Amino acid sequence: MPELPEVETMRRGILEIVGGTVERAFRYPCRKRPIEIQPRIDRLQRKLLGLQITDVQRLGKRVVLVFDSGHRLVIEPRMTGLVLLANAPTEEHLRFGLELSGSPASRLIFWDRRGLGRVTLLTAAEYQTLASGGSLGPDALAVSAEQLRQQFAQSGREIKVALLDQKRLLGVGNLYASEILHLAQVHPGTRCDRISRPRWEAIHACLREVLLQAIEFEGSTLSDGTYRNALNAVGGYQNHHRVYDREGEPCPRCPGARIVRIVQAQRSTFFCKKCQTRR
DNA sequence: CCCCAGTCCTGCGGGC
DNA sequence: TGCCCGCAGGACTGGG
Repeated sequence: MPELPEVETMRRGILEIVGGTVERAFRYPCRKRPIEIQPRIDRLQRKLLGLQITDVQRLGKRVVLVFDSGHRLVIEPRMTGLVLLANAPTEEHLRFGLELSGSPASRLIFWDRRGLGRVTLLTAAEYQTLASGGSLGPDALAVSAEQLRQQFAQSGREIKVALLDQKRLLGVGNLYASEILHLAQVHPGTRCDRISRPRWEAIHACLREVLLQAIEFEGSTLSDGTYRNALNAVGGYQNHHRVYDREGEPCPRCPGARIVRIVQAQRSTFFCKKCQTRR
């Protein structure tokens, strides 16, 4: 579930690790199947030992620790992963940690209930290839309206499905795609190549508005309660959802209309048939 | 290029 | 009451 706003909240929440030197990198002993860590933990520990963290960045839905050697540790929370400084929700789902010296925060924790997350160490060159090698789209908060249009305008795919494609645009997931299209009054089944220039501008403006507001509220914690910020506090944006997980409830814009749920590419989409149109 | 179905995994909630 | 099944969806893969 963590999408751009949740991952950005995690990033901001762990900035206290900047300046810290790695004393230890470790897996938690865990009865569950271990998460994927590359390279394997003993080798990772050897490579990280003594390196200093100089920055914490975000690459789409990934948290990126930058080291003084140029190495990057890429942490992907995927569905249920959390990057924390303390207060893990459970002991049994703790997966990976760094012990640090010389920074206000002495420990970084990766917690993941379902264990689909990943931790990968890359060299500066490998990271460059990942981030700028063309396999990932531009960040959702860094694109202009025209860039956004160019990413999708040739595609015959439905806009809701296309927005989730991280090769075209980084950071939007299933929840925020529905929210953005409702605010922009665009029907989620609209083909990208039938969307006019002014509508791309509206989508662009709404994309920014939704993501920035969600960041202000520190992301969305859904009814499963999984997503938390770096100190295990819930987010607040779920109280501002217009359509997501609100099937049958009134449209916040249209008196009398109710939110419907459909399935697109095996994923739930929520929208209002009255105010979200194809043109 | 595009699309779809299946895969990983766990916890939960609905239905019987 | 208790058990089972299906669902949640981020990223990836293989097949059409």
